[in-house]
Amino acid sequence: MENCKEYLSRVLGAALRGCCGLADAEPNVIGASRPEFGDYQANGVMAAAGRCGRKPRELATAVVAALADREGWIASAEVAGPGFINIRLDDRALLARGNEALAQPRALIPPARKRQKVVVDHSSPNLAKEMHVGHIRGTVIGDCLSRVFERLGHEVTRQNHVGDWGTQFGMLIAHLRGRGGDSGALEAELADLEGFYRDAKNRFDSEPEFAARARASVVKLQSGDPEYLAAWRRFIDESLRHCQRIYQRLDVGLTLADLDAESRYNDDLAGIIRELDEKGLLRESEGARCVFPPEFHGKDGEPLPVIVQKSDGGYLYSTTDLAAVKLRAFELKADRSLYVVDARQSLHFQQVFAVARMAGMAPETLSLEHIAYGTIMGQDGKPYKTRTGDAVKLADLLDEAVARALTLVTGKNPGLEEGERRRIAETVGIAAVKYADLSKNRMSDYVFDWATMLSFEGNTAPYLLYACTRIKSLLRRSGDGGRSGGMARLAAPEERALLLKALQLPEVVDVVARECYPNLLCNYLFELAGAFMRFYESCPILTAEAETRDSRLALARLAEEALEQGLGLLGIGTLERM
RNA sequence: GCGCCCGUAGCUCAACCGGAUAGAGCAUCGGCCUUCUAAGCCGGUGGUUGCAGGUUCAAGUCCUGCCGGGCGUGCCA
Repeated sequence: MENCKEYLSRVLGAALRGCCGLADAEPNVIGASRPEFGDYQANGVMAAAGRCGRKPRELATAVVAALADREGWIASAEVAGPGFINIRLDDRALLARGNEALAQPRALIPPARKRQKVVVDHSSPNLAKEMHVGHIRGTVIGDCLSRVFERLGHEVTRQNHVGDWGTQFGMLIAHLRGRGGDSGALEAELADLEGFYRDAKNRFDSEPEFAARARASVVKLQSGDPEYLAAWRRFIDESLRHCQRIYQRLDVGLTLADLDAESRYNDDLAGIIRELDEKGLLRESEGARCVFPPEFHGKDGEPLPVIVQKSDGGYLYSTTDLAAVKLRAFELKADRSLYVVDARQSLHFQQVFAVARMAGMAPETLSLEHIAYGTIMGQDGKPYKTRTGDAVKLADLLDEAVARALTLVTGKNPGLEEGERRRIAETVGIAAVKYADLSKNRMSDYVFDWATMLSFEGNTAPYLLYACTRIKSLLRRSGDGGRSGGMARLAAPEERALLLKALQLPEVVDVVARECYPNLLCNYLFELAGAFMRFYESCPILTAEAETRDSRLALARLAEEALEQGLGLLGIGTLERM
């Protein structure tokens, strides 16, 4: 089923091309910039008029006259200003589409025309440390995008490219091995990954003898020494348990099956070097083996190398990523490979992508996309730290969010039994934290602030959840759940605005899938919830006479569908009451 | 030095391949609970979109140059 924007683009596009004779003219249909202009507007006529040498308003008039609105969606199309075409949709067409969506809720977001294989690399924590607030971005953005692609019918492979093979593991193993027998105490110690890492790092920096053992441990580990592998495995397992607890609490879809750890590629790295060499791309420079993609330059215009093997023979992040590109290209046969990774690694990915193309490790048909996001900053404009200099642990942030939500729900709704209040607080607190991140443009650097992160008013998850609970309460009280009939009339402007907004969900989802900006979905859902709130405040429902009541209940149900499906794509579940 | 990102209301952020009078939230001021959940709704205050040019019917958006900030820039990831 076409959405409104697609239909208008098609119909207006055909008329425009017919009138101006330009085969590639686009009507450029967008939502109306002001409600008094109508529902949608076409901005493309003026550009087309410029190209074919006609007067914009005259061409716009011709386009309106040539419209072939076969499905009868358009109530009016008017030329305005310098050559805009303002469109108002027909109320009966809107009602018909709304009722269709009610009868078949999945149809609210139709599948994409072309099914693709999409790899979403996200979260990717370093297993040497505990997850901190910085990890929420990639984790939650990647999860949202994965859900969007899945919902559109694409075949999604989530990958969690955890860092489990770097040099710091030698340090940790050396520290771990020094602890010896008492496994109970050790487990307790490992539960505080951050503290364990800090202790190991301190020893590494202050005890030369320890540092030497740490380096030796890396060599032992990477050469496959069983004892060192076992120690490593123990550490990794504990760290992964910690990650999974966070993922479950965040309701993020990543599981152990999605692991695509660095260590997995250990045996492929020599082959990557060989392949680059065979293709004549490898050059030795200052003792390291490098590839020089022509488009990168360093100081003084010197060619900038992508080092793939260190002078001591060790491999690098780039090498591993090349192996990962190959897997995604040739084994997973991906159409799109997304890397939801901090923007600071943007040069790294440009380089990896360039080398992969040069070496034929990524076919032209594979779209490699770095879905970059900004850094989390403190109030002082520098990367966020607590007083002790550590990053805030993600687990602590979530605890705080849930605690604050519990205080609030207890104050608002003391009558609820404690178990339910706790469940509500868990959902509301976690949702607030996720939404605070998802609702910001991912490219912006992000100022971490407890107050912003844990706000429950305004453009926040609780606002959206509250709209849902109001709808659910209505449906509970209505007895028949509003399922008796469909929408029959649009008496108040708030009804029409809500219906139109609800029907626009698929338009937003398409953009999110294309551009990978979850905040666009958040913006939309906030507007949708606002449209419902205004409808709710101005239109009596349960007390209205029968026909109006049923029609409004059906509209409320449609709003709930759109809200719930949209929130679902953000990875936020709804509540019966709060 | 070079490269990437950014600069919008007191604060945090929007603004859909350039579109009509730049929008929200927080804060602040005022109104709305004997009717469907006030985590809400309605209204007010608040802007030379960092500065200066340019491109065109139209610029927060594109181009150039400054100013300010963040990040990156050969053997970490």
